[in-house]
Amino acid sequence: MKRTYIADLKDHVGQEVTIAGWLYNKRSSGKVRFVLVRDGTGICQATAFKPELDPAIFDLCDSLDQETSITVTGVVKAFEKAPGGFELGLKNLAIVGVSKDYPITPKEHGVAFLMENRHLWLRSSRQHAIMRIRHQVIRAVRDFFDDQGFTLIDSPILTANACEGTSTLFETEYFGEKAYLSQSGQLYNEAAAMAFGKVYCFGPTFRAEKSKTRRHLTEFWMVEPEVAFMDLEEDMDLAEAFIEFVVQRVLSRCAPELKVIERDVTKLANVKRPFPRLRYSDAMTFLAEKKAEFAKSDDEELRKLSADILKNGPGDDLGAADETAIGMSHDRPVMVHRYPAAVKAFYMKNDPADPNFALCVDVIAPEGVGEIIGGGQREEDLSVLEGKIAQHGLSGDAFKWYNDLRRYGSVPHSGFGMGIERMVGWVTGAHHVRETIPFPRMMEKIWP
RNA sequence: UCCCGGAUAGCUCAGUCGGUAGAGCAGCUGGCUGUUAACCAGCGGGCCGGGGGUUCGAGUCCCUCUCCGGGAGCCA
Repeated sequence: MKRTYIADLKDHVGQEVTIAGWLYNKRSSGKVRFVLVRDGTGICQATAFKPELDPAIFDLCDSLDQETSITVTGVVKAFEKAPGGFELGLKNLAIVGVSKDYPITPKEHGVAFLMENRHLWLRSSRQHAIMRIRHQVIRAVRDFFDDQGFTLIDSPILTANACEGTSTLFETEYFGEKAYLSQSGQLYNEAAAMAFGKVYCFGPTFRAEKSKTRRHLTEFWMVEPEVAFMDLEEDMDLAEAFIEFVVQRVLSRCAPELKVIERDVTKLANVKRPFPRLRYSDAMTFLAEKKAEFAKSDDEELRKLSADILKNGPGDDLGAADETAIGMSHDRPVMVHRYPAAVKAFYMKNDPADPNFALCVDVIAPEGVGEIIGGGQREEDLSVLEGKIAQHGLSGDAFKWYNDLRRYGSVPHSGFGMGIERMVGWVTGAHHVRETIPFPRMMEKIWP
């Protein structure tokens, strides 16, 4: 069947075309029928006038239920008031597959109901727009690294040992031995960087922690660049250039989608280098000031936030309230660097200027999204690394191959990991990351 | 694992002081020649999450279980 996509209607004004899609909605007024069809590329209104049409076809228009798959033939007209700016003067219509009692009506629904119908929810215009933005984010990620000479070296998903030794992993059986679903490709990335210089990996990542917040998924997609001979400062340069590129690319390529989801794009337009860089110790001072400031606020929400700021105490990792306070106080992402070494992973290199702190960075997005990037400079000295592995109570045997990277021509190197869903969540303003992945996997939720 | 909130029609919700169950949308029937989540009139639709208790009487109060949502910790 020769068919025309709704996105291409602008090239067919005055011509008769056939659109193949699904009934999005229909409206009527006396002897007029408006049949709204979506085909994945857009929504188009086909208009039927009773006196000008075969009565059987006109009646067929009335019989259509939401999401019935149909083909519609007619002449394309430019019509400003129609969704998309074009309409079809309906000449013929055929049902491909009926749809009875489609659960998602064009009205409000609750999250639990929509999640149970995720396989159908994806047809809704808001979800459709978010997935198209996700696609462009992923394209931008690949283009950014590809254009800068990075080589894509994907890391394994099945691994024999826990990478960082701390997180809860999904365990599976591998020919009689225990195996785990990867929680990061980083260790393998380091090996790849010693072979290719500049590398990145991009794939699914798994975390079995019983986390239940709008920022968490048990299965999410992470992109991780790793570069040999790169230090922390250059790592931060890379991270901010990367974020700027991705955000600006979405702004330039996804204007229609951003409009559908009613995203305030002025906030994204601000996302230009340089981003503020804040030492952990300075972040502590900043947070103490914010805590005092918010405590005196008239806004009850801010007073509540104030109570939770610096809850973790000095020397600890930042809490959720701390990230929120930092994020909301800036109009672009903030890079917090040099956290206390004690709270960071074993592979982080200590700051030679003060070994109590690690050469690491977290990028905190504005608008309450929280951390979108975590990274840093890796420890390249074999004996120091072995000491850290022992200190963290990890098995030396498990890291034999990893230590080889320090044994054979070790070099300073750095990298970071960015969660695609959090990035998409920030760019789209989605309330929960579950809307930014087609089929979210969450605590006790693996269906559909 | 912990803290908070919730469960009433297919969906989203209301339900006063404890007194026999309501609306909008969806569905069905009809009306309207330009609709924009169209509108107007009419009709059908209920194990009030499960169990127990208090009471003459429980959707409503108490206990408990189940499920769902939000958050904390942890993280991207």
